[in-house]
Amino acid sequence: MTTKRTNPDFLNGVPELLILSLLTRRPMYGYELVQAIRRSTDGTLEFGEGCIYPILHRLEADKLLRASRETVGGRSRVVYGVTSRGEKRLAGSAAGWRKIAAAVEQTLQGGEHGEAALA
Amino acid sequence: MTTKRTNPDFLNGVPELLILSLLTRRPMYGYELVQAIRRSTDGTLEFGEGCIYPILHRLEADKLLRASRETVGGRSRVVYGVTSRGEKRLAGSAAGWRKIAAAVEQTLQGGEHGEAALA
DNA sequence: TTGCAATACCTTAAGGTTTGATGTATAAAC
DNA sequence: GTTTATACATCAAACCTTAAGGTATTGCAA
Repeated sequence: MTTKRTNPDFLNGVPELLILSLLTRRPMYGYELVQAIRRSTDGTLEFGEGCIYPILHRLEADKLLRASRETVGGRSRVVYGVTSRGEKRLAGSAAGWRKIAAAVEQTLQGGEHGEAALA
Repeated sequence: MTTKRTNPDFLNGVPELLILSLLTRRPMYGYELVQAIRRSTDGTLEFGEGCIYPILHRLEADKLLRASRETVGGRSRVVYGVTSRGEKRLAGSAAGWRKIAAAVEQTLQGGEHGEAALA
């Protein structure tokens, strides 16, 4: 396996969705988010800082997140909170995810639209 | 929204998963698959031929699919079926999808691992 | 029979995203 | 006083879907 897979299956857009979801419940800073995602998914999902930070910057630029600097014990933290725009985005994004997830699951179970349950 | 989104959220790897899933139930040719995916998902998921064909070629090269040429009414078709290797891949891929889907859903619902249901 | 639509296959450039590595700097631990 | 953990940040690489275009056949309508 010399191939480095940089675009793992099923994860496109997932970091952004989780970030918005987690920050809605509680403002957090980047480093904290990385671990919050891991905990929240019981270790199933792990995104590096190189993935999280660019997204935070982008979401802030799009005014979906609001950043505020805090200094705790001499350590500077950038805490992010979700704006009202961000909440709308989250709602739409979560709905999109669920729609796709349902469609995929339906296909996996062999739902061919006209083929009613056989059991 | 002048941005062309070429990498839509949540769809990475989904075409391959659906292709394997659908071809397990019934061999099909590329063009047929494109529509089968649309029908199977009630129009929720639509992948163009430019997406499907490269995947079919790759899966065949990896011996996950077996191709056979058929000529129906002067029209040449390449029918694809899933090999035993392909079935194993499907099993693993579907399991991976479900694991991720469950993790995402858990986070969306605010499952913070230690925070039991409040309701 | 000419033209158009649908079928069926295929290729290509473009764009966005996660990964993994790397870099800086401070606080706490040993 | 050196290492570890925290905290932020950037970059090249690799990958996948999209949109658009190209070829060729069949069937139907005008």
